[in-house]
Amino acid sequence: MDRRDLLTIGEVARRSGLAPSALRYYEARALITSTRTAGDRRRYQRAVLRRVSVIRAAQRVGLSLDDIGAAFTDVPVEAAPTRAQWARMSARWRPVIDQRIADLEKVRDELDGCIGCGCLSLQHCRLYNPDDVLADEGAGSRRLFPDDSDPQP
Amino acid sequence: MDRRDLLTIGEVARRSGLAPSALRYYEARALITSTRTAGDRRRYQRAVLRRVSVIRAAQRVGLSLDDIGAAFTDVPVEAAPTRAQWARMSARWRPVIDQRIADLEKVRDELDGCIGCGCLSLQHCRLYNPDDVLADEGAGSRRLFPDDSDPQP
DNA sequence: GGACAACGTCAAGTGGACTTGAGGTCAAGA
DNA sequence: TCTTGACCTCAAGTCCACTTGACGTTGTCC
Repeated sequence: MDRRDLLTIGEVARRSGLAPSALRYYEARALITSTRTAGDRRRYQRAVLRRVSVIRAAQRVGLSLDDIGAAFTDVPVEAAPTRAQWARMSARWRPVIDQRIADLEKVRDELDGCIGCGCLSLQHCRLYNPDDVLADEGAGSRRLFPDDSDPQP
Repeated sequence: MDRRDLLTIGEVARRSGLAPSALRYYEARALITSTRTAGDRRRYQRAVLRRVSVIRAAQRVGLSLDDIGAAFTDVPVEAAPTRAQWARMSARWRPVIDQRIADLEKVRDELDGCIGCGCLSLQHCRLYNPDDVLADEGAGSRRLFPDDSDPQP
């Protein structure tokens, strides 16, 4: 909370690798916050670096900013999260990440399997019989947090 | 190549889980092709099911349709790919998938690590020192196939 | 032959995540 | 004091991957 420790938007941008406009955008979406100087310039606490890092990480996992905002509900916008808060958030993301990794591994194995097993002959390969695959996968599964209304018995 | 084996857009849509509009869109982007009946209706070969399955899989991995189109350059649009073509495509995607999985595992471990190691005290955690993390990651790494022009020495 | 669903095209709209541009302000240095 | 660069707001624009809507055609069944 030392004044020395407050960062300008330019500093945060440089250190996080994001454009200032992106930071303003995140702030407009209430994913981060800043205080203002007398002259109305933004000043960020160091904790914001961690927060944007988490945001980017979550995006890599495939979460939308809405999802991320939701996952942040517990986590204070102002300061660094406590260990308990962090643990809760982490626990919430964990299954999503695991699921995502499992999905990718499946894709990889299907790709490999199609080489190794000679299934281009059309019989056993899940990729070659994509009806089933996609039936499993759910018709329009764009969303990541599975509220998954699956289509079939 | 039996006439019996040609599918309507509705059939492909039902079996693939995609909307007909999406299939037309893919066709406009030359990711799939169809023949036409005398009355100008699309008819798809069965192989298209496999192809859209691959497209969806690639999207799950995070590839854009442009990327996917590029990866398909070898693969015939009309018929099922040969084993060699499939192998080439698969080999091309393999590292991307592996990288993506590695990324996610890193995110997961960082998340976990932050709980376990008590690093909220700010010293050792990579997430807590996101400058480094993001410097590693590359400033604006939206693209997946890394042509990665990283920003600094 | 009339109804109806499934299909066709084309233009425009949507949502997410930002970026860009115009026009103005702030603050430090020459 | 003047300049310069970093910053401000707000509206509009962009890109991607589709979807929606308007309007016309095809073909099958009663």
